[in-house]
Amino acid sequence: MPNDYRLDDQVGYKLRLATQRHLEIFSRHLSDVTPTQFSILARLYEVGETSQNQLGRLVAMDAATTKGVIARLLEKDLVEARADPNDLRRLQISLTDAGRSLTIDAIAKARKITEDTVANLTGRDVKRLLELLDKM
Amino acid sequence: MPNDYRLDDQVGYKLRLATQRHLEIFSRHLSDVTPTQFSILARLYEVGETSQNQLGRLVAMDAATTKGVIARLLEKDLVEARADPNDLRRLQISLTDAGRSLTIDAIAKARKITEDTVANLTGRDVKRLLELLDKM
DNA sequence: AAATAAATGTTTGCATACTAATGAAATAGC
DNA sequence: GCTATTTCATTAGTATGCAAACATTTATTT
Repeated sequence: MPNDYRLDDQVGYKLRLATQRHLEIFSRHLSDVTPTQFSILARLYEVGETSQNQLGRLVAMDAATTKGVIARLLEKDLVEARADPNDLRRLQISLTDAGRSLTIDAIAKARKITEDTVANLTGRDVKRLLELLDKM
Repeated sequence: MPNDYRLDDQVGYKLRLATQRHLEIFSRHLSDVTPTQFSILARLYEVGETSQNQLGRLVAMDAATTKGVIARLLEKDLVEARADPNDLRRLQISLTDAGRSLTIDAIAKARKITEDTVANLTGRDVKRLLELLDKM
């Protein structure tokens, strides 16, 4: 009899709540893109032109998911795609000028987002939290 | 110039990775329902018949989202809905027999899921992680 | 008490993200 | 050179989430 089971004490449940909170803060500061889209942009900014699949791997995203995210970024003209002449399967993705400047701006805001998200934690807490999530 | 910004060190990014991992483990152990659906079932098991909205609130879910989750549980015949005679707006939700037994079974498996999810952490770590997520 | 305003419960429509399955191109092994 | 395997990208289907709209109930005002 599962009487001592408490949903509220489960890691998965708390993760959902934390993510929810983060999402809410994120969209308040940065309504142009979602956290997922931002992670693609930030990585692309970091590494420069890359294939779609490779890019997905760099942010731990499934190829199919990546495709969808890139599609949305293409629509917003934040990235552009061109076929790789050396490998016809590949789609090379790069930032547009608009994408680059949005990304630079977004990174600045992302700092604030992270700050707000962990506003209730001390510096030491944050460090610990990151470590624990990593270790997990 | 945002040169010292590292995506990999951001809370939001790590939260996504942790959630991803948890999701993967969850579906491996329990393929009938999603974590979201499970949280509704578990709560319903805990509190008994409740209105749809109220139930959503009890798991920190938007009313619209709750509606969708309930719809899927209805299709699987795990819950049933009936109109509240005292308040025509309300939809009373309760577990079916199948839903109840699945939930009991799922709660047992959920223990294992939590275990696996935090397999890399010590007991103390887990406690700390939960505290930090809470505090957040 | 009727009329209006405010609050609550539910639903619809749309955007996003994720998975499984498929197809096309490149590489490795024979 | 030919086949098998791997890699890259896409399509189709499902789940979650939010904003806006609608219906019913409760509170307030006249």
